[in-house]
Amino acid sequence: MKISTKVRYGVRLIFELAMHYGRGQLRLHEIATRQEVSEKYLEHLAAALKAGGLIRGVRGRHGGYVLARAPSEIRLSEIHVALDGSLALVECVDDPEVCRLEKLCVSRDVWMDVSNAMRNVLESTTLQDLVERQHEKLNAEGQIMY
Amino acid sequence: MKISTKVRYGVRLIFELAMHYGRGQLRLHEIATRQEVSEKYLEHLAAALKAGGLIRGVRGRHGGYVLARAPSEIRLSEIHVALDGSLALVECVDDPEVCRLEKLCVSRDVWMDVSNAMRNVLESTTLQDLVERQHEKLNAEGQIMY
DNA sequence: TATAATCCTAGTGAATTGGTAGGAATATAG
DNA sequence: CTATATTCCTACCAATTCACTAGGATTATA
Repeated sequence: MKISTKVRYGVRLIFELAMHYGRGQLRLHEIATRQEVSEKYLEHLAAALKAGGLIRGVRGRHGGYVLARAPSEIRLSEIHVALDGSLALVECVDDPEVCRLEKLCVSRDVWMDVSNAMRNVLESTTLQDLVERQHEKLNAEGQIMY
Repeated sequence: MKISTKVRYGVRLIFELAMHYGRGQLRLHEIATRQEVSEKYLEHLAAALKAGGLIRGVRGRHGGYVLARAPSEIRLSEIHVALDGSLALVECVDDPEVCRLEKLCVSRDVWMDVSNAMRNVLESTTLQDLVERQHEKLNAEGQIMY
């Protein structure tokens, strides 16, 4: 079980917007260049993030994307859901009805526990947290990336 | 990101062996019937669990499978690894070398946190725990399943 | 009016998943 | 000794998902 590249690149995409927050829109072209991914591919990820209400698109020349809310108001769980659907590791975690043995099933309990552990981490981390961690790392390294 | 059916059925397979622990081997045929899965498919899962040193096969007529250790000595993390490989949600969690940006990468930190949260749950739960939970549930329901 | 961006829909090759199939090896019952 | 019931081993296959490409419509700006 691995995290899809869709989620990985999608997180990096919105993270770039968070780093750029307060300074207007950012074009996919720039992000694509920096991340060494095709712009066309990023369009899909941006579309998903937009559909999830996490970013807003600015059309036309000199357009781009901006966060729909402040970085501190965007949780990683929301990003994950926008890019990859529910956080539940098995269907029956969300919807007990799918399996008639639900009440007796101990594996379901396990997948619940694991899903919740993941959820806890992702819900308690915001883009703001990531931005701060990034600044700390850059300071520690004495390097400039942005 | 969903858990594969390989892992789901594999856990149920070894869980059946745990429920049967101390009473000799159990044939895949029985398990397949009860779980409504093909015996042929279960053979693959059993092979993986065996390769992971978690169960032992007893060949020949009246053969079957038994746990290689007591249920209390088998952690869910081991089962997951045997069936699905590493618990790391991204490669760079196990092996930082795969990405030259490792030191500066904040997403990696996130995937580390999430992977560790999962690992905690899976390492702190043994088959014995599941067996006990199952008995509790059966008592609560007043039903007999095994 | 040309251009540069997002937006929308379709398609596609490769990899992964979720199995089947066939038979060899092994142990037991009779 | 022979038939049978099991695990064991290898190969294959269909369907789905993944990761991306392609082409063009729409929109705003210079």
